[in-house]
Amino acid sequence: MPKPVVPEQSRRRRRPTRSGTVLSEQLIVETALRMLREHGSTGLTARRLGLALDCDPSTLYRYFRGMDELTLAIGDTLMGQALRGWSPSGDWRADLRTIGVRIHRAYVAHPQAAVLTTSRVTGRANELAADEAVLGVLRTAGFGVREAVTVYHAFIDQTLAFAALDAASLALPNAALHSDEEMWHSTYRRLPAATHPHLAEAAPLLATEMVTSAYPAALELLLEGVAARL
Amino acid sequence: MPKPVVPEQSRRRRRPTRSGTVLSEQLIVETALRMLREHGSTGLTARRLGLALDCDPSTLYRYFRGMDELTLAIGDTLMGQALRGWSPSGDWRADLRTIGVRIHRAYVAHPQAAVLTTSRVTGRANELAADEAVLGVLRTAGFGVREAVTVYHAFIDQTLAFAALDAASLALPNAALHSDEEMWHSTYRRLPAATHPHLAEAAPLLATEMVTSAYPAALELLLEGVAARL
DNA sequence: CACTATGGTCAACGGTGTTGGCATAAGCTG
DNA sequence: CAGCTTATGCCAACACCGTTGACCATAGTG
Repeated sequence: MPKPVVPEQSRRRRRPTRSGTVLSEQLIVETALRMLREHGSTGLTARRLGLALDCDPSTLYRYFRGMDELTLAIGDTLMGQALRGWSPSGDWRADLRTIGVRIHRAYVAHPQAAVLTTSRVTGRANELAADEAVLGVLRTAGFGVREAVTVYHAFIDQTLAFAALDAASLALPNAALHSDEEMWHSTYRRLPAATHPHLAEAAPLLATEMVTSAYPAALELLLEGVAARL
Repeated sequence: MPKPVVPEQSRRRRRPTRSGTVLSEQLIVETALRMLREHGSTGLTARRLGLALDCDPSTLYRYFRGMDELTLAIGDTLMGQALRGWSPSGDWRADLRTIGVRIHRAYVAHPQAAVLTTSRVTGRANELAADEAVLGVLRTAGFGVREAVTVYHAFIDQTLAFAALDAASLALPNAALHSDEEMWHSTYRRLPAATHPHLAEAAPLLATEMVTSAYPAALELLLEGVAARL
């Protein structure tokens, strides 16, 4: 039987580890984020995290049921950073744009962490706040409940999906990343116009376009689609 | 030093394993796809694959440099299935919709495999063909090169990003999947209306909406946005 | 038939998440 | 301040994982 995990609020005894540091959910998540940044998305392991915190790996199971629950907590921390200090302006289009860009930016700022968490529903406080914010903007804009839910789903999933995609390419090991960029400049540029006329024609533009995120453009198109429905 | 891998074409000796089966790259990829479907995205391991093929795990290194190269081969197989037999109809909107749905469907049909491969840019024949097709549709529809490139980028990344996101949630291990669904039915439904009025109001709709893919709706919104620019 | 080198096998290494049992000290009670 | 309880950190172990190097049986070549 797994050990019971005490919720962070009702944690009263803060016994320090052998080396003197006092653990907490927040400290563990922050350390995990740092490790992800330094060692890549596969670099977060219970043993390494224990090493970084100077505690036994099994101690982590007093705070999280397993590595999976830890990644959920990491994801919620990112979401919390995304919307910290935001408040609605009343202009639905500007508000949705801001929310989307903020979430996308927060995740892409921690690509290795984003790769692990973007596709998960955490159900934790910060995620709930974000969902509530988006739904509020849409309802205030005049959408009915049913349509607001549809647009909300498309909007939030598109944001998270692009965040995951962009994060994945940012999180690639340096060697693979370099070879990817090389490909846009070599493979695509020397394409025979006979077999791929449109690619050949667009090659110069593609070389500069494809190394940036398509999220802003995709977001703008989606907002235009939403506006067309109002 | 790793063992050299003999290309599939120049393979001459087909020595059978102890149990009598003769290995090949194709047989290994097919078996891997079946294992992924049956055991989940974490269920593909060298040892288990060896067990299924009735050969020693280390034998796989005669065919692939490692598990990573094997996953790339799997991804290539998926991309080949996506656009097989497709040809443009002349209606740009219908064509983009079809291309998007086909790619999305091909990946989501093998979610456990897709989750391992979606973030990789291969630059191989099938990927080039898809890019050429999308650009061709947009140019024929009347977009200039520059705008076609922008829309193409948003469209193709939206498709891949949603494919990755949807595949990831479909491919979650049973335990995690169950906890994600639990989240929608328990946490979200008992939310205090005081702190999250819009979520509480939409909870019943969300419970049914969030378990399906938002890609069709997001694709429609994007297409409406594109149409508004024509 | 003899030779060669392909490719299957075996054993081992260092890594992983996770668990049950144990010991110690933090904070409550008096 | 003393004593108790139990939360919580630590330890050892388990069953996996990918990968490698050495070994050797044998299919195909000449």
